[in-house]
Amino acid sequence: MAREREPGSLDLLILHLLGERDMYGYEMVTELARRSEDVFKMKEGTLYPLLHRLEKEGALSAREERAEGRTRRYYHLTRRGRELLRERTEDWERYAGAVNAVLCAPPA
Amino acid sequence: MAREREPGSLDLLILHLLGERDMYGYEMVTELARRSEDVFKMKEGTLYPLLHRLEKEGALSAREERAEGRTRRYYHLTRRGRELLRERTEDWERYAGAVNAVLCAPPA
DNA sequence: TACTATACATCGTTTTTCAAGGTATGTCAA
DNA sequence: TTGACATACCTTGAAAAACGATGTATAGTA
Repeated sequence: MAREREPGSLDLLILHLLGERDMYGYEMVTELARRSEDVFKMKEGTLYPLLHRLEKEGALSAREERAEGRTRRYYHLTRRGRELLRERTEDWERYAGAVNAVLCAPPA
Repeated sequence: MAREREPGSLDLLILHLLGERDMYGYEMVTELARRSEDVFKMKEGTLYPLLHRLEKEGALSAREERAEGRTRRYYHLTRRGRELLRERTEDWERYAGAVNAVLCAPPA
């Protein structure tokens, strides 16, 4: 139905983080948990395929970097990614608004 | 991750409607569209299996009724359904709150 | 040395939802 | 009366999202 919302509720979260600054996968997981007070405990089996898909779609670019003895894959939001972020944000607002409209609407 | 939200976001809408009064399937589709101003255009391929599942889970009971020359299948929220509605409502609030926390949180 | 945290990844399964199609009745206009 | 449209129910097969499980490897710490 509102096919614009569901298959991207997690995309929105990731895109939003990357809209603030470049991050690597593991960092996103911990940052989402921190901000949501552990409501979002994104699994790696969810995150990495998601990042790869967004990269393939041209929304993200990636670079490898060695830091603190570890190799990290930093993701960066492309111009296209910023557009997608805007869309996903609007989708979310539309969806959340519609749910609340249903929950609060006066019965017909 | 937030496995409590997704696989029941539509359940919440349906349970909520039935929390107000008994309704039949087709009516739910139109009522959701009305309240959400067409954000929710639930497909019958989505709705009916959903209703059947909730009935099998004991959240709904059903009765057939003839009205206006048509046979309608009215659904009613059971006690168990009311519990489920409460849970789903809390899940939604928790989820929506977490999304907004991520979107508004100050960067680490 | 062993455990934990960090950091990446893949694979198979489950679940939700959709698109498409099917059946049947009532209403209304051409 | 014929056709179109709304109402009202249903099923099936396919796609996609997310998860759980699992694997690899390194760094730090007890």
